Amino acid sequence: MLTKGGCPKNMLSIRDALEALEGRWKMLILFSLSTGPKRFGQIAKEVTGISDRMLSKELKNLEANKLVKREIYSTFPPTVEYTITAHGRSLENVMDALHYWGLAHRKKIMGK
Amino acid sequence: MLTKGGCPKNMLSIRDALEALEGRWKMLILFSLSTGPKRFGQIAKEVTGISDRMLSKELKNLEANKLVKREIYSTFPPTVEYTITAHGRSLENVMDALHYWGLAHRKKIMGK
DNA sequence: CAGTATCCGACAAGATACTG
DNA sequence: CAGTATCTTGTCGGATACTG
Repeated sequence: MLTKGGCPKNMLSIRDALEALEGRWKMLILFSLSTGPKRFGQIAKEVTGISDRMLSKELKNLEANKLVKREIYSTFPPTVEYTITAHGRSLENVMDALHYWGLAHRKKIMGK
Repeated sequence: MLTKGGCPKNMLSIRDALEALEGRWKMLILFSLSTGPKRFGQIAKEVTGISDRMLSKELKNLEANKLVKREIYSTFPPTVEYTITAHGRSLENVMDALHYWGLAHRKKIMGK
């Protein structure tokens, strides 16, 4: 439940969250990784429409924010694997809420 | 809980949600309105940093998406009041999740 | 495969000034 | 008070081409 009254305080944390999740890709990438570790190409395939460039940029940002972990394996050819961290996983509440709300919203707006 | 497997389907609803909530202001405006109906100036004061222009634009967008309702009262001077709709209110789950996650994130990143 | 480099357009958003 | 108009800047993100 939202606390009443001291708005500014609560807003700060929402601002923090929004800042870390800004743009149209981060949540989708995280969502893709929520079903298991994946490689660059695999993520690119699941997150429809994203370019290599954006995926690269976003993954770096997510790594800097400790939402994703990047690991290189010295196989041949070397493979790189991205895993969602525990901290990233803690976003599943948000993604879940967003998912259900998105469903309702589509009905509401696009006409039932 | 997130369903496993059919990612594309679930992603669609997340995309819908993200689209409706894009930008750094909408959620904050909605959050401000979640504590009660407010007038333009009041929202502007609570959502620190927003310009009149952006607030005006965002309110229109939120109204188009049926998240906010705008009412004019023929007092003198005429007052305009913005109220969050039931549909907007259903976002409180999201805002709430975001709020708690933002708190945790700040600790994680800014150093405990 | 897993990216990086460069270029560029579109739009988000700030600053400022003005209106009923 | 509750905005609109105009101008400018900044950033997001797409397209293309290239590398180990």
